[in-house]
Amino acid sequence: MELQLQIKMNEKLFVRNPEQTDLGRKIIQNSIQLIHEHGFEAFTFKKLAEVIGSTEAGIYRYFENKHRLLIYLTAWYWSWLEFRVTFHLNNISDPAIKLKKLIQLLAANVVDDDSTVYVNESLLHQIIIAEGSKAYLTKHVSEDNKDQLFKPYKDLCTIISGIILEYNPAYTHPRSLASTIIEMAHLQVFFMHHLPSLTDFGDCKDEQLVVQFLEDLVFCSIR
Amino acid sequence: MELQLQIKMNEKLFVRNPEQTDLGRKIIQNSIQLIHEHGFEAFTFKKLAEVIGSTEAGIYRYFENKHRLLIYLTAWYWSWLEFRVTFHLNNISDPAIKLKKLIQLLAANVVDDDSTVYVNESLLHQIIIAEGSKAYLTKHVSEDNKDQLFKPYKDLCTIISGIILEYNPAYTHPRSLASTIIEMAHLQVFFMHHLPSLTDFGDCKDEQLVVQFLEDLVFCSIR
DNA sequence: TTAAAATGATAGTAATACTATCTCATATAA
DNA sequence: TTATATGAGATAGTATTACTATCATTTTAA
Repeated sequence: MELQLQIKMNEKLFVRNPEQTDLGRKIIQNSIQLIHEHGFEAFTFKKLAEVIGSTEAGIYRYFENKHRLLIYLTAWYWSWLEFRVTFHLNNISDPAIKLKKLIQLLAANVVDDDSTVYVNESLLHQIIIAEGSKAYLTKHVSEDNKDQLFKPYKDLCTIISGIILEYNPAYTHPRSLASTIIEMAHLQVFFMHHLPSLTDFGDCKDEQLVVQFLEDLVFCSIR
Repeated sequence: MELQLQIKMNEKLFVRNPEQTDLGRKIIQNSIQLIHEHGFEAFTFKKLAEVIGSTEAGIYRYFENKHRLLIYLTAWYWSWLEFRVTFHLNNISDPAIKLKKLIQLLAANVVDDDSTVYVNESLLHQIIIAEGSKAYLTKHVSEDNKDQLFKPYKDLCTIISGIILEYNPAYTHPRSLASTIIEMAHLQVFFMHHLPSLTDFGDCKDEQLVVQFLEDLVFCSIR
């Protein structure tokens, strides 16, 4: 059985839908490569155009600017993760097991899953860790938020807070705890690799230690 | 009694020490204003130069580029916060009270304290919330880290993890919990104001609710 | 008072972040 | 079949950004 995963993206994220054309898919595929390679600040549409053998103007037909492209990539990532989460938690009734699997999905290394041809999920995961928060840390968050650009992130947060409440309906901060799990799953991994003294995992640099930390944090808080 | 607070900054943070000259102090003072006003991305040395009636070249004599200036501001902020923390926790022996005061200092609104003439701590606090993580979310974190540019942050983290261990010497993740407290004290405030559905504080937008959330989180984890 | 340090004024460059227009190939729909 | 829309390449151009260099002048510290 061969399945093709298609994620329906908010129209406001792009000028022209990149999933529907060859050039569009090349933009996604290679922007992930390039952002991962150079970092978001040094990434430009010109470099991207050179790599895919097109022109700057060609890229602008798909994305208003590089920040919009970053928001697109993050939105795609969170949608994809929501799909994975619902898939992996399907038929599980114990909310404790759900939470554990969830933390695993958030913090553990991603293996490129082949269900989407032009997205390298493993690289994208690393981009989200290092650049993801730049998508919303701007002066225009609120307008972007009104355009629903962050809906996939918020949806995932809602799902997680739902499971938290399943586990303990009396817990008073399910949403804040959910966003804390999401953010820390990424940030602790980043710190572990680049600023290890901000963590307790400097020595062996294993994502499973972050998972352990988050499990402790979560289950202590909500029991 | 009138005291002037002077923070000794790492020499690598600047080209020429801005605290020692009139122009240097103007750069600090007005960059805080401008970054707060326009956001870090839209902030330029040209705009800054115009505001203080100097030239771009003049600013470059003090800071290599605007990213270095941001690192300087964050380093200054964390040093200042460390001072405040040690000051406020002085003579307190109960680690629980220490932790509570600490969370308060991290998450609560800052009042400009006049002990430094040219730094508006209240604005700076808001900048750190919205832009602070951009200081280390770069491709060159590791080199910057080798130059000790993030030492003030790491020092604060060390202090907090020390208090955590005072409270419970058996706790296994004091550093990660410390960095989680620091990051979340800021991020939950940012979310509360701009992406409220990622928190449980959307309705009344009161920093004290964030304090409450963090206290729960911390004391559950370490008891 | 004199040398050094700090600043201001001016100029210039390479790169970035766009916008506009024109052409051309292909697809498709009347 | 013809008209039309779509996608994409090619080229050009602009304003701004992010610097660097030079030189004259003012301020300051020994």
